[in-house]
Amino acid sequence: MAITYELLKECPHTHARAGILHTPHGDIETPIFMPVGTKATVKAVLPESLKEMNAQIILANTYHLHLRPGEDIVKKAGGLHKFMNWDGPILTDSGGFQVFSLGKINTITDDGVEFRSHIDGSRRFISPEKSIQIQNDLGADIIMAFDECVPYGADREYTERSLKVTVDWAKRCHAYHKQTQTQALFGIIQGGMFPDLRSQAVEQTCAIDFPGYSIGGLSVGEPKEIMYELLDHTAPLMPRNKPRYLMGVGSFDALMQGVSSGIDMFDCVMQTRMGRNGTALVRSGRINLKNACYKEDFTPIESDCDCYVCRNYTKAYLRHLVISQEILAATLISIHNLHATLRFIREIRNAILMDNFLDFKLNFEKLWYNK
RNA sequence: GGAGGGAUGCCCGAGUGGCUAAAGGGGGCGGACUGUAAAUCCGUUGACGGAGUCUACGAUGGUUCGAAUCCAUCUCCCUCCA
Repeated sequence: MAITYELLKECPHTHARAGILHTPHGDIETPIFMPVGTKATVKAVLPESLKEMNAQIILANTYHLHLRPGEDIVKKAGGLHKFMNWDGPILTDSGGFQVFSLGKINTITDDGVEFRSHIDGSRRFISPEKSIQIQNDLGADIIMAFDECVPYGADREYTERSLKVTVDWAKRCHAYHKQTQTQALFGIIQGGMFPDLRSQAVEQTCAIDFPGYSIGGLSVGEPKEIMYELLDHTAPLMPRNKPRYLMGVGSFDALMQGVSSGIDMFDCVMQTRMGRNGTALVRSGRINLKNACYKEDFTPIESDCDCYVCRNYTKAYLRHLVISQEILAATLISIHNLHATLRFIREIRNAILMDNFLDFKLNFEKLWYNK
């Protein structure tokens, strides 16, 4: 098996747990946050910086790399790790999210999805088998089943039908992929906003023997309370001896809630997108560095943060870079945001290991919600 | 000395009788961002608490029911010819 999960500790009061994910490119301490590098680059951030902030695994995207440069090029380069100069673990998303995010230019059939390339408008067909083939060529450590991420607001009938398709696709992905020493295929649990469909999804998806499972289709526009309820309903139903991955979620409060529900892995674009848009994440929320109040603020984003940015730059300088539209602003704020998130999840992990998770959580919530 | 062109809100700039508190940029201020079609998108930007009133298009005076827009004079700026 390419991936094995080692459970180290479970919180006696919540579903939180700490463990280690062994991969061909190294061990990952879970719970973990995974920076997103859609097009084989974590936008604006050097791999060296990712190493310094102790990023343990990063993401890339099947759909985007298939369109450009093409998986054949990546394969020729010697695989994704070599191509992008990242020797740690990599996870590729299957393109399932693009079925959702590019929904206006897609047509879904039972067999797969016809995409209109957002780059040149050409027709591209991705089936479960095609997605796996692309991901095999890309060569990430963890690859994902091809699914449909159901849009928020989808009714029961649509969600039910979509779930059937996603489960069917999961079986096809599983059949097509040879679980090798170097690549593990994860299944994805859908089911929209319906708890009983989520239960069904867990049952049907986990009946297929994947080395890990993820929850997809959350944080697609629903109120947070609904997401948290579904999360707390779904995650504990998933196999205890395998990693659980919540896709696309990464705000501090959501990480806390996710871990509490028993999630081990998270990814999110928010850290780098906000970094590019001038917003810095801090423990109690976020600050918009464009705001005039930082004009003469010669202190770091967070005084107790040990990231490269907080050690060397002030808010006044970062504000100046953002306002001047200097490219370094994107780099520096992204670095801080990723670092802050990784630090946060590391502290969560330590708290679990020290039998202190519940207190840690309560303290965090006091800070986060009482503003 | 002569001939012509121009002065618009924080800046640039459109507008040449009523639909103009005045297009469009920029700048300022604020907001959003969650498996990335995003270095993106949205709002706001004369004053007074509103549908309302007032103050505004270099200055002053005039024509008109009505003027940023027409006329006169003045002030300043630019171009060309001497």
